[in-house]
Amino acid sequence: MYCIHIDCNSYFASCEIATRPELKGRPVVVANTNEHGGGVILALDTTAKKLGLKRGMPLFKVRDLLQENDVAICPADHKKYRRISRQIMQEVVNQGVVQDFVQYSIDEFFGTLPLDDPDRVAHHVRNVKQLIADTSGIPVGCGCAATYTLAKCATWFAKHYAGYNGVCVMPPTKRERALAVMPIGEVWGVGRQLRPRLERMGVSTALDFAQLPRQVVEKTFTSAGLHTYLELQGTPAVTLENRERRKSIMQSRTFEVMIKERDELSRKVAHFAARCAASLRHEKSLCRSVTVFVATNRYRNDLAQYANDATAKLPSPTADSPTIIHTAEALLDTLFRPGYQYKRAGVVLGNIVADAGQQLDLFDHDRNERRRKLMSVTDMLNDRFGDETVTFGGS
DNA sequence: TCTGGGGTCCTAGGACCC
DNA sequence: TCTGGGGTCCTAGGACCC
Repeated sequence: MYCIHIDCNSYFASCEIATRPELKGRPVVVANTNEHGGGVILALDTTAKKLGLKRGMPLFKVRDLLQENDVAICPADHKKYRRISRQIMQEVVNQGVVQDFVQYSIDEFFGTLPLDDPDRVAHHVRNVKQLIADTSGIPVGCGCAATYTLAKCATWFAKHYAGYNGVCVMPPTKRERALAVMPIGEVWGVGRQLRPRLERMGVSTALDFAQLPRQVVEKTFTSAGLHTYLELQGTPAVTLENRERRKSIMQSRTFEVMIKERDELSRKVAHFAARCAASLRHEKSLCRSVTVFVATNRYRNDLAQYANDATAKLPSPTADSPTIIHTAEALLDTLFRPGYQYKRAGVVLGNIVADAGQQLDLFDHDRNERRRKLMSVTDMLNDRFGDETVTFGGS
């Protein structure tokens, strides 16, 4: 059996190119722009990458480069990206070749192929890649190997060596040769902190890590590190989380202009809370906790800094907008300190459970029933006429 | 002038219980 | 007043991911 990993290339940029033919021929970046021209680059197509642009670059730092090269700057359209992602998911499931197909993130998928012959695996995976290209226009890289981590390694090869044409199958016999040329920092689970630690131990490739004595790994790293280590050796140790129901829902923004007034910040927080609540209902979930956080601009050494958060437990699971908005506003009141300039704030809903539809609060049945109907009508109007058609007083 | 917005998991340590 | 060993649950913060 093989694990398969599918990773969309430059996903946000590819979505824009696939849906806007007029962008053909121009370098494309996707950025979360605002009317002041702020924001950072979230995704780039290959030609934009060749210009030296990188993910995370603030637009204002590369303004000239963008203009000189006629780079198309697309505002991020997350709804579109989610829609195309669902479409890819559906097409691959319908095709029926890949088993246990799960969405790992907006642009990555995992699954299994109940085959042992690497050539047959490669044949099927090329078909999957073609199917995705034909139905959504999104180019993908595909990797297959004995474990999920190795499959992700294979995808790295598929993307970094042109000869693979986007599909790399790594049979057990080729595992060591492949890992010997893969930098340790490229391995799934090795981030900014772990990499220097490993390098100090003399580990510079994925193979170096896989060949450490197990006791050393157990003593030095956490369970996550051990899982990565085992998977690199070809022993499955990672199980894929069922991502159908999120465990938390967040809305937050960095403000274009810093906010000093409590009322203005309160309106922002109410708005975040309302959007979180709408997402929650959209997923047929309820939450049992609300968190609010605020922060000043950490890049401004000349200003006083303050960051804080607060969480409230709700008496019973709910997706009721007024309840969530009022709770968030009350939390903000405990957090707000006058005299600071706030640059960022957000709302997080946590302890999320399925909305089984049962009425939990027996004492107030009629009122709650009316509230639920009110929520479903506002959601319906917003679905049909746009996100902000009907909002609640606080927001 | 202008610096993202989401998520997940793990661990340590405190509170509390017997 | 002093003291131990075993357990659970919760939270904060770190690390990682896209």
